[in-house]
Amino acid sequence: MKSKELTVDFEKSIGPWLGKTSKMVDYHLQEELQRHGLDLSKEQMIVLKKLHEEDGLNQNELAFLTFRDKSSLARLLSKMEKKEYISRKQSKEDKRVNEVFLTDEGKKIFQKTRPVIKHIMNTMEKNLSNEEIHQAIRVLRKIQFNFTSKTTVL
Amino acid sequence: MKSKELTVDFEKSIGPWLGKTSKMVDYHLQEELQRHGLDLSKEQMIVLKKLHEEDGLNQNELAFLTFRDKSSLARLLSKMEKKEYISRKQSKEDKRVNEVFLTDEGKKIFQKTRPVIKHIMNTMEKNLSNEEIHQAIRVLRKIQFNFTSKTTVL
DNA sequence: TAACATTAGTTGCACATGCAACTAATGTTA
DNA sequence: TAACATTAGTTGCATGTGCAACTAATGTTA
Repeated sequence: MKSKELTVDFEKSIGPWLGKTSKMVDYHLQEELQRHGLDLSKEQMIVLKKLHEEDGLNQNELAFLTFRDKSSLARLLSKMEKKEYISRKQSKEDKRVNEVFLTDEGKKIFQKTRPVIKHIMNTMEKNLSNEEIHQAIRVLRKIQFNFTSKTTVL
Repeated sequence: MKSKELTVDFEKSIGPWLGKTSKMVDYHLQEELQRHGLDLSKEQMIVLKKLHEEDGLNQNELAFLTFRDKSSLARLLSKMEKKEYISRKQSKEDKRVNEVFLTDEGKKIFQKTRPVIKHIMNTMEKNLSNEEIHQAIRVLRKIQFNFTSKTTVL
């Protein structure tokens, strides 16, 4: 009673592979963060990384850069603020805007994520050539482009 | 004050591309399901698909197949049961076990997801050759293997 | 058989998420 | 300037998630 057609199509397509692989990577990253005693989710880590690249971004910009709804980002920040990894400062020019800064503690924690990231990257790319990785990234970029060129997301 | 080294490494690695692409695909799939008036999350759709392939699986098996914690699966099923997409039947052989079946409504809904899946697949794979897709899947398989060979997950 | 271990499934908790409705501040325009 | 529109951020609500602790049923073993 199965539909052979769809099943085959589906397994040949990249979608399910993408979803499951991403889930596995997330899972192991989270595990590794815990194993290193870092009180940090993968999502919070990404925010730290963006702030490390450019401190003082506002919430809107951070939400866009991390591909998150502004409400989701706001709640991430609230938790990170409570842990004193970041601080929010109201902008003088526009009182609606919060500028977000890494605290010293936040910088310290981010440094501690480096070996974790290295480790996950190494595990992922074991037995993969640079060429394979490069080609796969090229495909992922194209997929992203296929969606972004359709609509503006978030 | 940025670390050029890690930034470069990080962007050259496949991890962030994987996460973001997967997120975008999820987002558009969810959007498309809604656009077709289907009262269904992506996660619920995956459960329907597994049951369509093999009806009567128990919750443990479904959790494994969908790469989910058993508690998460149980809650997904509860919502799907309330919507009458699936039904749980206690096994006669082992009263601890629930066998899960698609209802007629569930089958009908699953059929309606087909054009949605087709559409997402087509969008994703626009301007991608079969060879590119095949190679990318090969890389994703290897990454999955790299993690599964490390530990048993979930 | 009684005691212990294991297993399937549920529940409490904390987290992350998007949408819609909301507030406060800013911008625009009649 | 007053009225309206837009914008940044917050909050309520529903969803999905893993872990740990729990219950009920089954398996194992002294």
